[in-house]
Amino acid sequence: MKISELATKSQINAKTIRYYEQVGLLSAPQRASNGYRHYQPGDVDTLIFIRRCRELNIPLDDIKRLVEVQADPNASCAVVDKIIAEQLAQVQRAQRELALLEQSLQTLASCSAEQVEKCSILHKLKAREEAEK
Amino acid sequence: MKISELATKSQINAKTIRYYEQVGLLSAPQRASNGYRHYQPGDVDTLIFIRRCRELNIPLDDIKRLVEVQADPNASCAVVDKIIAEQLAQVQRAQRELALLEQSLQTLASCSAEQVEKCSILHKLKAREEAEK
DNA sequence: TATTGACCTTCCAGTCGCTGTAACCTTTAG
DNA sequence: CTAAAGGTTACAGCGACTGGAAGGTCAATA
Repeated sequence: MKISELATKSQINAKTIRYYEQVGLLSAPQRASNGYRHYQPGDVDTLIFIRRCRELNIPLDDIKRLVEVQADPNASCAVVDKIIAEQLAQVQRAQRELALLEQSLQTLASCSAEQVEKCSILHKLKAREEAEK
Repeated sequence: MKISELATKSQINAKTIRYYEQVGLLSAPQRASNGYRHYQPGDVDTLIFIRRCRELNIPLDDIKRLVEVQADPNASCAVVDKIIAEQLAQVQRAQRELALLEQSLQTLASCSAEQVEKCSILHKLKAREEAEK
């Protein structure tokens, strides 16, 4: 199949598919005599797998390792485990950071003053400076 | 003061300070005869304000507007209000997304198999594909 | 005085994961 | 015959820095 069919079936932009090939995440497919990329049915599964991983925010480099590890049936599962565990840890870190961020933004509340001189938000942002000194 | 002193006092990397000047967030300072940047004490406050905003994840373009609005005492406070509200909304959106992400990653659990053929994580990642079809 | 090392300058490239654009070629339909 | 749709490559841009190269300047020490 051609790239646009693969794009439709995998739900990944054709441009993105070429990009994945470029960065070595996807192996280069056969080419037709006109230079068009020609994909196999199995490529759909690979790309769907990749998309699933991306939806879990797993970095391309890690996905690459997950794909490689699947090609080698004797490879240890520890690699997979580590990647997922790290990803989970990172998501949890990000969650904690966002929670703090939300709190900080909440304390700024909203301001209904008409002139910035009286703007409570700006005053609080500046007060943070003072508090820090 | 020279850039490294400003960097120390504001807790912002000298390289980042030059970058802020380049993108127009910080106005270009005077230059000494040797070409070195020469900053005023007030620049420390400006940079601390910028850093505080960055810690709240506010984009540079928005911070630029916050800085500009402060220079104009007649400007409306609505701009400030809008920027903070949008930032808060975005943080809350990100939080909801991360919560879903965490759930998905949790369902993959950890795998203690030795061979990828039996790897429960990979099987679950693939099962997601099947479920979708 | 020579030199070392710290600090300053500019400019260019890389990060991450795409996405937009330009310029061109091929295929298909009307 | 022509136009639209789809394929190709290569390069640039996003955001917010960061690293490195190549060079100029300055203060302190041997």
